[in-house]
Amino acid sequence: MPKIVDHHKQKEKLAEAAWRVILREGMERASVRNIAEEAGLSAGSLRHYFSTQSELLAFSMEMVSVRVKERIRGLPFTGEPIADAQLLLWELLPIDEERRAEMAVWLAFTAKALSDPLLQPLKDEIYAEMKLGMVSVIEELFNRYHSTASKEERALEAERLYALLDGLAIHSIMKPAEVDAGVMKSVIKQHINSICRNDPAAGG
Amino acid sequence: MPKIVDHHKQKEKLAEAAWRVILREGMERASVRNIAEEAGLSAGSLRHYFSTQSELLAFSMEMVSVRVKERIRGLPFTGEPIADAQLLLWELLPIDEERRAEMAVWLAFTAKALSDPLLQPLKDEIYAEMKLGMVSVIEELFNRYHSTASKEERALEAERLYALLDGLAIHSIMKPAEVDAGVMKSVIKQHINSICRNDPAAGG
DNA sequence: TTTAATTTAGCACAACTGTATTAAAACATC
DNA sequence: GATGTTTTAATACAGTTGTGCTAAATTAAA
Repeated sequence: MPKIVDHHKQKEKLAEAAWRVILREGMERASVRNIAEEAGLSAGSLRHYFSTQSELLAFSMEMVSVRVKERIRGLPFTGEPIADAQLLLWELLPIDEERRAEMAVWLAFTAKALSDPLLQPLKDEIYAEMKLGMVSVIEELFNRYHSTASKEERALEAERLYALLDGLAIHSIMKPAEVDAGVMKSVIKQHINSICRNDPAAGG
Repeated sequence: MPKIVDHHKQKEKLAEAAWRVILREGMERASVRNIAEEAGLSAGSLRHYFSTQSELLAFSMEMVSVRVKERIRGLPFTGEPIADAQLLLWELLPIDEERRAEMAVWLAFTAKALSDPLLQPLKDEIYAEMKLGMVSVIEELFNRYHSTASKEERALEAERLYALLDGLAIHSIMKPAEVDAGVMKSVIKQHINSICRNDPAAGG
């Protein structure tokens, strides 16, 4: 009896429209009407899928993280700590236009999450997941190249790596010409190299 | 003849009110009316000092950078590279409540600058100044502890240090409990130590 | 074709936005 | 105290915001 429309597909379409608006005009222009128009729908239709603006934005933010996680799951990890670390870290940096856009949108969401209670849980969740990822990267590297390191030193190194990663990403968003893919990759290589300095074969 | 009101003092008062609103309710609530009310003025009076909202925000953003620069100028530098580096880097991190608030406001401005043309020049200017600061820190450290490093390596190290600094600051704003002053200081020490690893006396 | 469920469009509403204009209030000089 | 300039306050306006509600369009099943 009903008109069949893939509910979830429509929500994804709206979330992607939200990304484009945020990317092009900033978060303050991400109104219900603007996003609906970007998606080619009326504001009334949008409201049929998301009853509030916050719901839409939360879904849109979550979709970014889901996409990134899917890509990470598909990475061809080898088991070699340094190669795997580079593979993961590069995936988390804005090294091409698609990832640049993604990261810019993510940044806008994160900034909004600082004052929007509805976005905070997801922000915290992602922070925790990222931190876990960094911890496991450091564990892999240290177990192979720096096994004498203490537990505290490893925790510190994980936070250092995570901060470096986010700092690089933000700088690349702010100054794409100065901090391009080459610079970011070099810095990451340098960092991994300096962590694994006990092994002369490390880095490259 | 005229009522004498310190024009500049009033502008500073409004800029500080803007900080408080942004900190408490986020950038999207930083309307002319809200800021005026926070400062205890009417919106009409505010407009007498800033004819547009962008002007007010730009001034408010600039005031953050001026304050930070003033504090840096007043730092008791000693001439010893490691001590001076720590002194400068800690000053640029949100290590206490005042600096935390300042950094949160700065972050909000930076995020807005990505889509607001009026704020971009200042954002770029500060980025360049910070980068220069990082370059000079690295130069000092390398000239003393790692003088064999190439020009390229030094440039890379400057970007690495800057990214680490901003990443730490953002993480501390996002998760104050996890990334507190102690963690930030330890990470910075660890980083300086790893840069100056040629000298056994380095770090501490 | 009729029926019924679902999606869509459009308008209404109150609140808020930036900006402009205008009149009142405040006060240093004469 | 009167004068004249600056600061302040208040209002107006057009546009946008989020959200609620209603009616029309669409379409699978009977």
